[in-house]
Amino acid sequence: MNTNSANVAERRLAPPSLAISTVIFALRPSEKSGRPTLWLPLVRRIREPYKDMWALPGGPLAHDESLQDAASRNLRETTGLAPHYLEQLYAFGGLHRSPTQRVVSIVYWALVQPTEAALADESENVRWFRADRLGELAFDHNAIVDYALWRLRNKMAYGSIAYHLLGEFFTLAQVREVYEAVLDRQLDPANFRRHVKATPEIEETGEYLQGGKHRPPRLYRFTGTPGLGPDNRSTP
Amino acid sequence: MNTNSANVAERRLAPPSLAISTVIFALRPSEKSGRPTLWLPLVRRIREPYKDMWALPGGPLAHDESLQDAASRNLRETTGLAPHYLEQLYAFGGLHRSPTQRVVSIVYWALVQPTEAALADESENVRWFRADRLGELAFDHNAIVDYALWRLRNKMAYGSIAYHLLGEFFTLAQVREVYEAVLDRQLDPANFRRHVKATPEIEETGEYLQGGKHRPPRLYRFTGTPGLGPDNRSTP
DNA sequence: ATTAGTTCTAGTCAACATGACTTTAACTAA
DNA sequence: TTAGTTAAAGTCATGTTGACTAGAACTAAT
Repeated sequence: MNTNSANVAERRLAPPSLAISTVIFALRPSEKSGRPTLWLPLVRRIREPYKDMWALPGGPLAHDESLQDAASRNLRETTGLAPHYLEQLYAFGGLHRSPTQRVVSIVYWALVQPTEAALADESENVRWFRADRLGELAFDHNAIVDYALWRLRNKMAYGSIAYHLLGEFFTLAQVREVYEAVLDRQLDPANFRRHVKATPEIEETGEYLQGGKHRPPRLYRFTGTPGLGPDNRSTP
Repeated sequence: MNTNSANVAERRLAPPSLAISTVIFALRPSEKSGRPTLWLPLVRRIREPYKDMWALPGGPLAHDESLQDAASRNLRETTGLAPHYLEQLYAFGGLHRSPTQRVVSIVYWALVQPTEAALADESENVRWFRADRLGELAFDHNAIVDYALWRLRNKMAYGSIAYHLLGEFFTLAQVREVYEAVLDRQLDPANFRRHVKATPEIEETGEYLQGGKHRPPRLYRFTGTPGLGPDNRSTP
């Protein structure tokens, strides 16, 4: 049975290794309805364990970069994108997350804008998936994505985070669509409008979105700043 | 200048080391007013760096324990207490947190009940301090405590977390005192009463607290459960 | 040009929550 | 017996939220 007991003993004594992973959310139009839906990029594992399965982008922490920088680098290396919003999600440190060694993963979650997300890198080993239609992922990454989704919905219900999924200018209907996509329920347009107009971070521009089939809606702009962590405290 | 360049080079190549720390809050009566106030235990550092300064309890992560278990162990070893509430706070990983080596600290925060806290261990190297009157602590621990306090206040404003700082039975006035101590402002007794009585997790017992100087208040009991993290999701 | 259809925008109304305040009940200590 | 204090319950004005109505502004079809 114990064909490898020496290695096992070595691993038991070695300190847990530390990794950074990132859950990256972006909005893309659904193939069918065309309405915006949540997508995220995954990378295919090219080695054991979980070889050939999809996993969150991640890697080791370089000795000369902060946790947040490492997450940013992850994001850039796998998708070529820069995050519009980046925040620590949680540190996962269960004993059996990886079958071969003890790994503690500090996970970040990011939001990127759809214009950028549309031209994000995709390749044999990097692909975008609909957040509600992931298959079985490597390690405990399904649970991590679930938790990230829960946090996203939570922040959405309170803070002004939806705007980081949109471009610089947007209509109130577009904001509502983001909320509806993430929270997965319909919202009353009139009441939603009242709600958004009451938040001071939303600025009315003089422009209107032309080219639609109906009355052209006014364009708005978001003037707030991201909330990142202990440094920049936003909503819990 | 470079008297120690070999060591510096070694440290640069070594992976960041991983530590667990814990911010432990308990209620104790203030010496002056006798009203409950927030206290937390600190340990005196017995070696460099920051020798003789006070620091949060913490230590390395054993290879066969989860992050949460490590935090629990911290708590037990420094104070002899078991936490009533324990939740991950944040992972701190700045490059210069420790002058000698790169350390990533996963910090937990805990609440313990006052009856236990009263008989907590105290010694030459372990002492309790008022949360609003800490001196200068080792490393970035002042910032960590600040953030923990912010989280505590935030959770207090929403969720039903105050009860983990109280014993099994309590009066509504005692709950209010906890809120007033943590949020540091007076609350209207009548309105606070209405608020608490509207939360379903609070159960009215038939008992009354006798021995007071005035009309005896009814005793209540908390029937909810802690919210811990991705497993047990509570309020953001 | 007119009309129908759709969305944008503004407003009303009731239900509910919240803060400030008043009143009554219940107990202790003088 | 009375004064003093806290517990407990209720009142009132204000603000927020969800459900709903209605007009304004535009496009596309007639």
